[in-house]
Amino acid sequence: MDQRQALGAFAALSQETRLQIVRLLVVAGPDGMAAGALAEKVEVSPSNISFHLKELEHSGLIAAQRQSRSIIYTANYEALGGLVRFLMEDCCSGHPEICAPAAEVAACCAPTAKENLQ
Amino acid sequence: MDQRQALGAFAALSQETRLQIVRLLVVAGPDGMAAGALAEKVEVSPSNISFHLKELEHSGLIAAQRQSRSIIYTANYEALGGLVRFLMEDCCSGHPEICAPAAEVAACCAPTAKENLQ
DNA sequence: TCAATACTTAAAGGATGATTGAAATATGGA
DNA sequence: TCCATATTTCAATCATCCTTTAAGTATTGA
Repeated sequence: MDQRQALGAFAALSQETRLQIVRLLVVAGPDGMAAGALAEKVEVSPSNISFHLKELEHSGLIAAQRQSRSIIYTANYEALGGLVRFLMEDCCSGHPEICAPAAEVAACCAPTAKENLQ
Repeated sequence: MDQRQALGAFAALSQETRLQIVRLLVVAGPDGMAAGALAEKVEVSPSNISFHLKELEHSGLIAAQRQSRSIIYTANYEALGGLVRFLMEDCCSGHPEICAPAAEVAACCAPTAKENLQ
């Protein structure tokens, strides 16, 4: 994740509907959610959700795949993790305070995190 | 950090000049940097940097304090940490993949992180 | 108190982003 | 093939954000 990508990701997340979408997809997991289901959950029109889904897809935070008549959207965990990493990147060069809350949250899934560390 | 604050923080970070400012201040540490020094580093006009500094301050990501003729800006580590935490909050409810990169970075300053965990 | 330094504020513009409704595309079943 | 479903695209409008220039405030030293 470079600065250009991070800027795009921050822009994508700076809109209420889009932030809600991402959070719903993170919770939904690998199964994802259809555009229509998302529209219902966040209570916006089909055309509006489509607009925001395009933006999120373009930013790389989510991915789309057609499944019959529906289009299923899923969170891109790699991109989200990359963004967290980007935000924390500089903190170790002298100021670990930023990392503390991250470490706190990361601790809850330490086993997996540890695995991915190797 | 609630959703309203996160939205503001993401909006603040979604602009190149502001993202640069925050990253400079994170590296600068508790000493911070004067508005003029920041303007020189990111190569924008005084009035322009002032505009962006106001936005960042309003979002809570940075703080200001006058010191003689200069105004010194510092990163708000608590807010930045809170944002990281917000981004990762849902990942543990089933999908720890997001936390992995965070844990990786957090590991480098583990001692401090551990202290703050209690 | 006057002038210089360091910033901020205000106003005006141009650019970008969001919302809406209507029309278009893709898929599956009768 | 025809219709219904699910979603996207397009065009128009409105709102918001960014940049610039000019004027204003605060602080220091002569």
